[in-house]
Amino acid sequence: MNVIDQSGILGIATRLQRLSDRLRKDGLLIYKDHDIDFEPKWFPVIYSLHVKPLLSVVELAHEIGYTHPSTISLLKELEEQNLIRSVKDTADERRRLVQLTHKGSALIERMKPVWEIMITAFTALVDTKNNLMQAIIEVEEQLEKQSFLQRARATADL
Amino acid sequence: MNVIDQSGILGIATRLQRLSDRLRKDGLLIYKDHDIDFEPKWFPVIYSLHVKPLLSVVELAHEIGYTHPSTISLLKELEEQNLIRSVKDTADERRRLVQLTHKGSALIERMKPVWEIMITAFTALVDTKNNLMQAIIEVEEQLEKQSFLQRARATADL
DNA sequence: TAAATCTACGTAGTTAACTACATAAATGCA
DNA sequence: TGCATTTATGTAGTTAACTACGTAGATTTA
Repeated sequence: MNVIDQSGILGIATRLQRLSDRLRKDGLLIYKDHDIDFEPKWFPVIYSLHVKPLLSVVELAHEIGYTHPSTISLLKELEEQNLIRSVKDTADERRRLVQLTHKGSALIERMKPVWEIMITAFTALVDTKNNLMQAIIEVEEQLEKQSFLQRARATADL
Repeated sequence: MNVIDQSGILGIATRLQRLSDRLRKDGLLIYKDHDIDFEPKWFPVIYSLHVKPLLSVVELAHEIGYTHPSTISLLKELEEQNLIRSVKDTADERRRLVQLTHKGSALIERMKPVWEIMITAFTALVDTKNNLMQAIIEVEEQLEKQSFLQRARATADL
């Protein structure tokens, strides 16, 4: 695992994916330590609904930064867990409005101190010379200015 | 897409995955610009075999930093493209040794100048205040010292 | 040297995201 | 007001990685 890292174009995503897998697995265990049955991937949805109690599917998708089909499948799982429920928007029949159940709200209260712990641990983890979150944001900004393709074409034209 | 970013524990992987998807898609087009039919995900395998011409499946997997099943599926595709071929190791019948075909080697020569272009473009892209590659390496180092789980437990015990 | 263990490879099935497409309701406009 | 367009949701299928498990050959050890 050395040859590629030097040229480095690929493999970042795989590494980040693994990193995230590890964090998710540990996240699950941290919840377990506190007798909570909760999958880390549900966090964005649950947290969004905690802050904004009534959202449509697409609003929620936008809020958590996923596509709507991904969001729908998360919602399906959360509905099975009785953590959320949904109702038709009477003003716009296409829209399905999602909200926390009582069980969902109660769970959040139990999770809050655990979130504090996770945030502390996570912050320490990424608090290195080059900040991972910042780095991603910066690269996204760079890409917005000019895509990889455009950059390559510009380079080729030199 | 704001609520979550602040607490930020999750979502990094998704963002990196998308980033990588974009790079891969653009990568494909950059090759196309130069009349080359090559999928960016094949790069690690091909490049490794360019540098180390004869490798077993597991050696190769280790070289590119993937699991061996992932590697096998890449090899299957590359074999279909006639870019690589494999032979049994006569000394150890379990091992399958992989190498570039003539077509594979020839393609590499055509790709080399394109790689130069990509490396230049990519380097510019990630050359921001917080270096993405470095950030990932640093977090991996942090995790090696102490896992997320251990950190959370230590935090909880305070 | 036979049995137990280890190693290499392969297959099957899972996961968590995605894109593409379909349908129904709402909106805009001629 | 009726048709065209847009928007919201849902479904199906894809992708690129993974883990778990099985088998066959090689190695170690009692």
